[in-house]
Amino acid sequence: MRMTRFFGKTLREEPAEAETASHRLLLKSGMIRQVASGVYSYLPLAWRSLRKIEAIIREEMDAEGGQEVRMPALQPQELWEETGRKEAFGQSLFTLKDRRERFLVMAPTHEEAITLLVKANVRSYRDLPLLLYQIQTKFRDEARPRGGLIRVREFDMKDAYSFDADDEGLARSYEAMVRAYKNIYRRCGLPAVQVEADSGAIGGKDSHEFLLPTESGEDVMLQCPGCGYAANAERAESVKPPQPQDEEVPLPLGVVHTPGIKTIEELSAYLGVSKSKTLKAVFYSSDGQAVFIVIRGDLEVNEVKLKNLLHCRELRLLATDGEVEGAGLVAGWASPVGLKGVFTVADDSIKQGSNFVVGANRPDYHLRNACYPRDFQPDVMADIALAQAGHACRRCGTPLESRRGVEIGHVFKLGTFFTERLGAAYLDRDGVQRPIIMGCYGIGVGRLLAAVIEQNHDDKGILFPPAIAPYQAHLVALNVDDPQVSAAAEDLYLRLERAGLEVLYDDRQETAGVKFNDADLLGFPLRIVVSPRNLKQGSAEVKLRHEKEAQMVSMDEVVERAKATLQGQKEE
RNA sequence: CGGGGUGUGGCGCAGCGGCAGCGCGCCUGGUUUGGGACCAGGAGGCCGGCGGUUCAAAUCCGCCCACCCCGACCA
Repeated sequence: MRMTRFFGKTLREEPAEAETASHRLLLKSGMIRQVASGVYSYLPLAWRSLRKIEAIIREEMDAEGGQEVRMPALQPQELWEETGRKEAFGQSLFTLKDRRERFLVMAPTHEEAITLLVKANVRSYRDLPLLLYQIQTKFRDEARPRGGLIRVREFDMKDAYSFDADDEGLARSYEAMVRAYKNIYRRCGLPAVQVEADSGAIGGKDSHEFLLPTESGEDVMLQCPGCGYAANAERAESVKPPQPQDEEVPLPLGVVHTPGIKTIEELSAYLGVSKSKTLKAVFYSSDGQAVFIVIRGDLEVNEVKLKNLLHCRELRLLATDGEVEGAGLVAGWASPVGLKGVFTVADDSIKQGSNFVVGANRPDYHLRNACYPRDFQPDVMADIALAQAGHACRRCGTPLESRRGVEIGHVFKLGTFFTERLGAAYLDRDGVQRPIIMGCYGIGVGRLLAAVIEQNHDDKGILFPPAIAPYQAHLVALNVDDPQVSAAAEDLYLRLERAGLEVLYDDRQETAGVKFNDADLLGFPLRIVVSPRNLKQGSAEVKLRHEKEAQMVSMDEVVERAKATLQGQKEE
């Protein structure tokens, strides 16, 4: 493709709306253009790269026996009501009405549709196992789209669905998908980390996420350098830091004046006690019901663990003072001691140690020496604390480390949630009807592109891994007014294309600086420069994007050298 | 949904009661030619929308909308 004919322009100025590297570079390189919040058009560069990512995904899915299908984006709302997922998705679900006033859903994912499809086609255990997948546009009305292609409302996603007769089969399917995902990330040049994940509202057994470590990531993972344990912070377990003076004897409860002291920070400083010797009170609304949480002052509540514990649909902090007071609580000085009529959940950290400082349930006073269970008894006691860096690993005791990351894949063992609700069953060897056992496995294609750029860039621009670069080579002609240059460049362009290389040919009348900067910004693996200076030696310059030095190659050998160099890159 | 911010040409921004501007990009001509050149001439705007105040509104006031960031949310 000639750049003079090419659709898409690079920007000189930094786009103001972009914060993360991938968002900035996608805009600056002219690959994407925003149409609405979380909705983008994809220009040729982006689309070429996305199609390559899809091709890799297809190859790896097919290699594990996957078969591609296509399903509707438009689905009847009843289908989503049957599985209860209209409720589960809530406002994230895009819905619309047709001319006959029937309600439809713009599918955010396709478990329902695929289950119906399988139900219609599977009768016997002989039809199983089955691995189906689709790469299609999905719609989610996200609360907050962000980060360019990281979180969008209309996006292409590969979803694979496995159907097995038993748990062993599911385990095999799951392992196959984990294997495929690792291959996909490797081929895209992404050092993904597999972490244990929360399985969400639907439940199910195992679930793993693949995270790309990056500061701009939305997720936090905890990793153990000792034994390799890795989990999303939502899910991670840890040994809570032990109390220093565990054997001290319980002292009598006492009142202490704490004017205006509301936070744990202030309390700890004011009284000169460590945060772990205080108890923190947090209030939530669980499906509209007020819940009182007690947790040691040095820990934070893990809302996912709490949500799973309460089996509620919506969990949020009590927002306003009015809500807090309405529940009979005193913000800032709330306490489980003497509290009545509010459902109370305690983190099991409070069992460690004694003589805690807690609120007094009246403004400007706290209590000293509160002890469990002497002074209060919660309704439920469980692990609801957020694991943090520095906490010891449950398995080996090594201090955990934390990192941020972008989720670039998620695999679930779903079990029979959908097949039971939608009646997808098979007859086993003994003629007994059983629900089919499902797994599902998702990768966002656009997010993967963003992740690749997030991972592979420098201050000049993108460094595309060869496997997914929009073009393999950037042919730059310097001083195209020089007939010798244009003739030599034209000839080389044709020879490169004939040799099967994907090449973007910069035949524009621009200065060297503009062309080099654009080449660095777009970041194709190979750059080839034809210029008067090089031609004097009968040569062109061949340079890899990630290397500093170019090599002079005689014009006759450029095509071969380019092919060989790219081949070498792919094998790395 | 809560908090913060921004809407002025394709991009980045200034102007904040009195003729709508600057830089980049774009078009034409010329000079240049190895890391975002120079000169000259040009095109391009319902100043997010609606309403109000005023002799006069991009500018002041009100309402609305869109977009960005933080949080909530997130199969």
